[in-house]
Amino acid sequence: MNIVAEGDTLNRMVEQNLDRVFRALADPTRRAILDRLAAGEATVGHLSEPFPLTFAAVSKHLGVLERAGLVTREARGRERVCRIDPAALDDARAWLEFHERFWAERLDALDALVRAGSGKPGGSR
Amino acid sequence: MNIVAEGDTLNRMVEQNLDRVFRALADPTRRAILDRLAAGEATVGHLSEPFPLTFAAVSKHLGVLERAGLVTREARGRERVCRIDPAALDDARAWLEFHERFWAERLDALDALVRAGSGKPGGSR
DNA sequence: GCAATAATTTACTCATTGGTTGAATATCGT
DNA sequence: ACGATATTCAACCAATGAGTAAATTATTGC
Repeated sequence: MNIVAEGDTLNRMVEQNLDRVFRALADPTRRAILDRLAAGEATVGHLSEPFPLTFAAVSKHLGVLERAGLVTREARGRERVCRIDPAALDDARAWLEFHERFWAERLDALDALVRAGSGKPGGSR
Repeated sequence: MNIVAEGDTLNRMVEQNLDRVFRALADPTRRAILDRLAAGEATVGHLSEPFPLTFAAVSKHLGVLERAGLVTREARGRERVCRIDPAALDDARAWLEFHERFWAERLDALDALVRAGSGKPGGSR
Protein backbone atom coordinates (compact mmCIF):
# COMPACT_ATOMS: atom_id res chain seq x y z
CA MET A 1 0.00 0.00 0.00
CA ASN A 2 1.28 3.40 -0.95
CA ILE A 3 1.21 5.83 1.95
CA VAL A 4 2.00 8.89 -0.13
CA ALA A 5 0.04 9.41 -3.34
CA GLU A 6 0.38 12.02 -6.03
CA GLY A 7 -2.04 14.93 -5.56
CA ASP A 8 -4.38 14.21 -8.41
CA THR A 9 -4.50 10.53 -7.63
CA LEU A 10 -5.14 11.27 -3.99
CA ASN A 11 -7.94 13.60 -4.90
CA ARG A 12 -9.58 11.03 -7.11
CA MET A 13 -9.25 8.48 -4.34
CA VAL A 14 -10.97 10.78 -1.88
CA GLU A 15 -13.70 11.43 -4.43
CA GLN A 16 -14.24 7.72 -4.97
CA ASN A 17 -14.30 7.19 -1.25
CA LEU A 18 -16.99 9.84 -0.90
CA ASP A 19 -18.91 8.17 -3.72
CA ARG A 20 -18.85 4.83 -1.99
CA VAL A 21 -19.63 6.14 1.48
CA PHE A 22 -22.55 8.35 0.44
CA ARG A 23 -23.82 5.60 -1.85
CA ALA A 24 -23.66 3.12 1.01
CA LEU A 25 -25.56 5.48 3.29
CA ALA A 26 -28.25 6.13 0.68
CA ASP A 27 -30.14 2.95 1.52
CA PRO A 28 -32.44 2.53 4.50
CA THR A 29 -31.58 -1.14 4.95
CA ARG A 30 -27.91 -0.34 5.09
CA ARG A 31 -28.47 2.50 7.53
CA ALA A 32 -30.56 0.17 9.67
CA ILE A 33 -27.73 -2.37 9.60
CA LEU A 34 -25.34 0.31 10.78
CA ASP A 35 -27.78 1.31 13.51
CA ARG A 36 -27.94 -2.24 14.65
CA LEU A 37 -24.19 -2.65 14.50
CA ALA A 38 -23.86 0.44 16.64
CA ALA A 39 -25.35 -1.60 19.49
CA GLY A 40 -22.48 -4.06 19.18
CA GLU A 41 -20.88 -6.52 16.82
CA ALA A 42 -23.08 -9.15 15.22
CA THR A 43 -22.96 -12.05 12.81
CA VAL A 44 -24.51 -11.89 9.36
CA GLY A 45 -27.31 -14.18 10.42
CA HIS A 46 -28.05 -12.13 13.47
CA LEU A 47 -28.06 -9.00 11.34
CA SER A 48 -30.52 -10.33 8.78
CA GLU A 49 -33.05 -11.37 11.41
CA PRO A 50 -35.06 -8.13 11.56
CA PHE A 51 -35.28 -7.73 7.79
CA PRO A 52 -37.73 -9.42 5.43
CA LEU A 53 -34.77 -10.23 3.22
CA THR A 54 -32.70 -13.18 2.19
CA PHE A 55 -29.47 -14.01 3.89
CA ALA A 56 -27.75 -13.37 0.59
CA ALA A 57 -29.28 -9.92 0.22
CA VAL A 58 -27.99 -8.84 3.61
CA SER A 59 -24.63 -10.33 2.78
CA LYS A 60 -24.56 -8.15 -0.33
CA HIS A 61 -25.48 -5.06 1.65
CA LEU A 62 -22.64 -5.88 3.99
CA GLY A 63 -20.38 -6.11 0.98
CA VAL A 64 -21.35 -2.58 -0.02
CA LEU A 65 -20.75 -1.32 3.50
CA GLU A 66 -17.44 -3.15 3.66
CA ARG A 67 -16.24 -1.77 0.33
CA ALA A 68 -17.14 1.69 1.64
CA GLY A 69 -14.92 0.98 4.62
CA LEU A 70 -17.81 1.35 7.04
CA VAL A 71 -17.82 -2.16 8.46
CA THR A 72 -15.39 -5.03 8.71
CA ARG A 73 -16.21 -8.71 8.50
CA GLU A 74 -14.03 -11.15 10.32
CA ALA A 75 -14.34 -14.90 10.02
CA ARG A 76 -14.86 -16.62 13.36
CA GLY A 77 -15.50 -20.26 12.85
CA ARG A 78 -18.29 -20.67 10.34
CA GLU A 79 -19.69 -17.27 11.23
CA ARG A 80 -18.64 -13.81 10.13
CA VAL A 81 -18.73 -11.26 12.85
CA CYS A 82 -19.30 -7.74 11.59
CA ARG A 83 -18.36 -4.59 13.36
CA ILE A 84 -18.53 -0.92 12.60
CA ASP A 85 -15.62 1.25 11.51
CA PRO A 86 -16.47 4.92 11.99
CA ALA A 87 -13.20 6.16 10.47
CA ALA A 88 -14.68 5.98 6.97
CA LEU A 89 -17.30 8.51 7.98
CA ASP A 90 -14.66 11.15 8.52
CA ASP A 91 -14.39 12.22 4.89
CA ALA A 92 -18.14 12.35 4.48
CA ARG A 93 -18.74 14.26 7.68
CA ALA A 94 -15.90 16.65 6.88
CA TRP A 95 -17.38 17.32 3.44
CA LEU A 96 -20.85 17.92 4.85
CA GLU A 97 -19.66 20.03 7.73
CA PHE A 98 -17.45 22.21 5.59
CA HIS A 99 -20.17 22.82 3.03
CA GLU A 100 -22.90 23.39 5.51
CA ARG A 101 -20.87 25.95 7.40
CA PHE A 102 -19.72 27.61 4.19
CA TRP A 103 -23.22 27.80 2.79
CA ALA A 104 -24.63 29.02 6.07
CA GLU A 105 -22.12 31.85 6.09
CA ARG A 106 -22.95 32.83 2.55
CA LEU A 107 -26.65 32.79 3.28
CA ASP A 108 -26.18 34.79 6.44
CA ALA A 109 -24.27 37.41 4.48
CA LEU A 110 -26.96 37.47 1.81
CA ASP A 111 -29.58 37.73 4.51
CA ALA A 112 -27.80 40.67 6.07
CA LEU A 113 -27.57 42.38 2.70
CA VAL A 114 -31.21 41.85 1.98
CA ARG A 115 -32.23 42.98 5.44
CA ALA A 116 -30.07 46.11 5.20
CA GLY A 117 -31.35 47.02 1.74
CA SER A 118 -35.00 46.25 1.17
CA GLY A 119 -37.77 45.68 3.67
CA LYS A 120 -38.34 42.11 2.48
CA PRO A 121 -36.64 39.55 4.70
CA GLY A 122 -35.54 36.55 2.67
CA GLY A 123 -36.27 34.01 5.37
CA SER A 124 -33.21 31.88 4.80
CA ARG A 125 -32.67 28.39 6.27
CA MET B 1 -48.84 21.15 4.09
CA ASN B 2 -49.30 19.26 7.30
CA ILE B 3 -47.08 20.61 10.06
CA VAL B 4 -47.68 17.75 12.43
CA ALA B 5 -47.39 14.24 11.05
CA GLU B 6 -48.04 10.93 12.69
CA GLY B 7 -44.88 9.40 14.12
CA ASP B 8 -44.46 6.54 11.71
CA THR B 9 -45.18 8.70 8.71
CA LEU B 10 -42.73 11.32 9.91
CA ASN B 11 -40.08 8.71 10.38
CA ARG B 12 -40.57 7.36 6.88
CA MET B 13 -40.39 10.87 5.51
CA VAL B 14 -37.10 11.51 7.26
CA GLU B 15 -35.80 8.21 5.97
CA GLN B 16 -36.78 9.06 2.40
CA ASN B 17 -35.19 12.45 2.80
CA LEU B 18 -31.96 10.82 3.92
CA ASP B 19 -32.16 8.47 0.96
CA ARG B 20 -32.47 11.32 -1.47
CA VAL B 21 -29.83 13.53 0.11
CA PHE B 22 -27.20 10.82 0.45
CA ARG B 23 -28.02 9.56 -3.03
CA ALA B 24 -27.66 13.05 -4.44
CA LEU B 25 -24.29 13.47 -2.75
CA ALA B 26 -23.03 10.11 -4.01
CA ASP B 27 -22.07 11.52 -7.40
CA PRO B 28 -18.92 13.55 -8.11
CA THR B 29 -20.60 15.66 -10.77
CA ARG B 30 -23.37 16.60 -8.38
CA ARG B 31 -20.90 17.42 -5.62
CA ALA B 32 -18.95 19.56 -8.08
CA ILE B 33 -22.15 21.37 -9.01
CA LEU B 34 -22.77 22.08 -5.35
CA ASP B 35 -19.20 23.29 -4.95
CA ARG B 36 -19.67 25.63 -7.84
CA LEU B 37 -23.01 26.83 -6.53
CA ALA B 38 -21.35 27.56 -3.22
CA ALA B 39 -19.50 30.36 -5.01
CA GLY B 40 -22.82 31.94 -5.90
CA GLU B 41 -25.99 31.37 -7.85
CA ALA B 42 -25.70 30.35 -11.48
CA THR B 43 -27.81 29.44 -14.48
CA VAL B 44 -27.98 25.91 -15.82
CA GLY B 45 -25.91 26.87 -18.84
CA HIS B 46 -23.27 28.46 -16.69
CA LEU B 47 -23.22 25.40 -14.48
CA SER B 48 -22.73 22.93 -17.32
CA GLU B 49 -19.76 24.83 -18.78
CA PRO B 50 -16.98 23.10 -16.83
CA PHE B 51 -18.34 19.61 -17.44
CA PRO B 52 -17.90 17.45 -20.54
CA LEU B 53 -21.61 16.79 -20.40
CA THR B 54 -24.75 17.67 -22.27
CA PHE B 55 -26.95 20.47 -21.16
CA ALA B 56 -29.66 17.90 -20.58
CA ALA B 57 -27.44 15.76 -18.38
CA VAL B 58 -26.67 18.67 -16.09
CA SER B 59 -30.34 19.58 -16.04
CA LYS B 60 -31.07 16.06 -14.84
CA HIS B 61 -28.44 16.29 -12.14
CA LEU B 62 -30.03 19.51 -11.02
CA GLY B 63 -33.35 17.70 -10.89
CA VAL B 64 -31.87 15.16 -8.52
CA LEU B 65 -30.38 17.89 -6.34
CA GLU B 66 -33.65 19.78 -6.37
CA ARG B 67 -35.71 16.74 -5.42
CA ALA B 68 -33.27 16.21 -2.55
CA GLY B 69 -33.98 19.77 -1.46
CA LEU B 70 -30.37 20.80 -1.89
CA VAL B 71 -30.86 23.40 -4.60
CA THR B 72 -33.71 25.50 -5.91
CA ARG B 73 -34.30 26.50 -9.51
CA GLU B 74 -36.10 29.73 -10.19
CA ALA B 75 -37.19 30.83 -13.64
CA ARG B 76 -35.85 34.22 -14.63
CA GLY B 77 -36.70 34.98 -18.19
CA ARG B 78 -35.63 32.10 -20.37
CA GLU B 79 -32.95 31.15 -17.87
CA ARG B 80 -33.17 29.18 -14.64
CA VAL B 81 -31.06 30.49 -11.86
CA CYS B 82 -30.01 27.84 -9.37
CA ARG B 83 -28.99 28.41 -5.83
CA ILE B 84 -28.02 26.27 -2.93
CA ASP B 85 -30.21 25.38 0.04
CA PRO B 86 -28.12 24.00 2.88
CA ALA B 87 -31.10 23.26 5.12
CA ALA B 88 -31.53 19.86 3.49
CA LEU B 89 -28.10 18.87 4.72
CA ASP B 90 -29.22 19.13 8.32
CA ASP B 91 -30.75 15.67 8.53
CA ALA B 92 -27.78 14.06 6.84
CA ARG B 93 -25.20 15.86 8.94
CA ALA B 94 -27.19 15.09 12.08
CA TRP B 95 -27.28 11.42 11.18
CA LEU B 96 -23.59 11.28 10.48
CA GLU B 97 -22.61 13.30 13.52
CA PHE B 98 -24.74 11.25 15.86
CA HIS B 99 -23.44 7.96 14.58
CA GLU B 100 -19.87 9.01 14.44
CA ARG B 101 -19.94 10.25 17.99
CA PHE B 102 -21.79 7.19 19.17
CA TRP B 103 -19.41 4.81 17.46
CA ALA B 104 -16.41 6.71 18.66
CA GLU B 105 -17.67 6.37 22.22
CA ARG B 106 -18.23 2.67 21.82
CA LEU B 107 -14.80 2.17 20.33
CA ASP B 108 -13.24 4.19 23.11
CA ALA B 109 -14.99 2.04 25.68
CA LEU B 110 -13.85 -1.11 23.90
CA ASP B 111 -10.35 0.25 23.74
CA ALA B 112 -10.36 0.96 27.46
CA LEU B 113 -11.59 -2.54 28.18
CA VAL B 114 -8.93 -4.13 26.04
CA ARG B 115 -6.28 -1.90 27.53
CA ALA B 116 -7.44 -2.77 31.04
CA GLY B 117 -6.56 -6.37 30.31
CA SER B 118 -10.03 -7.92 30.29
CA GLY B 119 -9.97 -10.66 27.70
CA LYS B 120 -13.64 -10.69 26.79
CA PRO B 121 -15.21 -7.36 25.72
CA GLY B 122 -18.41 -8.94 24.38
CA GLY B 123 -21.54 -6.98 25.23
CA SER B 124 -20.26 -3.69 26.49
CA ARG B 125 -22.46 -0.81 27.76
C1' DG C 1 -42.92 37.79 -36.80
C1' DC C 2 -38.68 35.18 -36.78
C1' DA C 3 -34.19 33.40 -35.84
C1' DA C 4 -31.36 32.46 -31.99
C1' DT C 5 -30.81 31.09 -27.19
C1' DA C 6 -31.94 28.57 -22.58
C1' DA C 7 -33.80 24.88 -20.68
C1' DT C 8 -36.74 20.80 -20.36
C1' DT C 9 -38.88 16.56 -22.14
C1' DT C 10 -38.94 12.33 -24.48
C1' DA C 11 -37.17 8.22 -26.23
C1' DC C 12 -33.54 5.42 -26.38
C1' DT C 13 -29.02 2.99 -24.72
C1' DC C 14 -26.02 0.71 -21.36
C1' DA C 15 -24.36 -0.27 -16.66
C1' DT C 16 -25.48 -0.79 -12.01
C1' DT C 17 -28.32 -2.18 -8.21
C1' DG C 18 -31.33 -4.64 -5.10
C1' DG C 19 -33.48 -8.60 -4.95
C1' DT C 20 -34.34 -13.66 -5.74
C1' DT C 21 -33.11 -18.77 -5.98
C1' DG C 22 -30.02 -22.50 -5.92
C1' DA C 23 -25.44 -24.42 -5.69
C1' DA C 24 -20.94 -24.33 -3.38
C1' DT C 25 -17.85 -23.88 0.68
C1' DA C 26 -16.60 -24.22 5.26
C1' DT C 27 -17.29 -25.30 9.97
C1' DC C 28 -19.70 -27.28 13.94
C1' DG C 29 -21.79 -31.05 16.77
C1' DT C 30 -22.41 -35.72 17.34
C1' DA D 1 -17.65 -39.31 8.66
C1' DC D 2 -22.15 -37.00 8.30
C1' DG D 3 -25.75 -34.03 8.59
C1' DA D 4 -26.88 -29.46 10.01
C1' DT D 5 -25.68 -24.61 10.10
C1' DA D 6 -23.50 -20.11 8.41
C1' DT D 7 -22.13 -17.70 4.65
C1' DT D 8 -20.89 -16.70 0.10
C1' DC D 9 -21.08 -17.24 -5.01
C1' DA D 10 -23.31 -17.46 -9.57
C1' DA D 11 -26.87 -16.70 -12.58
C1' DC D 12 -30.64 -14.31 -13.37
C1' DC D 13 -34.54 -10.53 -13.27
C1' DA D 14 -36.79 -5.98 -12.74
C1' DA D 15 -36.00 -1.39 -11.79
C1' DT D 16 -33.21 2.56 -11.69
C1' DG D 17 -29.45 5.75 -13.10
C1' DA D 18 -26.49 8.32 -16.05
C1' DG D 19 -25.77 9.52 -20.39
C1' DT D 20 -26.96 10.85 -25.36
C1' DA D 21 -29.63 12.92 -29.28
C1' DA D 22 -33.54 15.03 -30.98
C1' DA D 23 -37.94 17.33 -30.43
C1' DT D 24 -40.35 20.86 -27.69
C1' DT D 25 -41.31 25.04 -25.03
C1' DA D 26 -40.26 29.69 -23.66
C1' DT D 27 -38.05 33.94 -24.09
C1' DT D 28 -35.03 37.36 -26.00
C1' DG D 29 -33.51 40.73 -29.69
C1' DC D 30 -33.95 42.51 -34.05
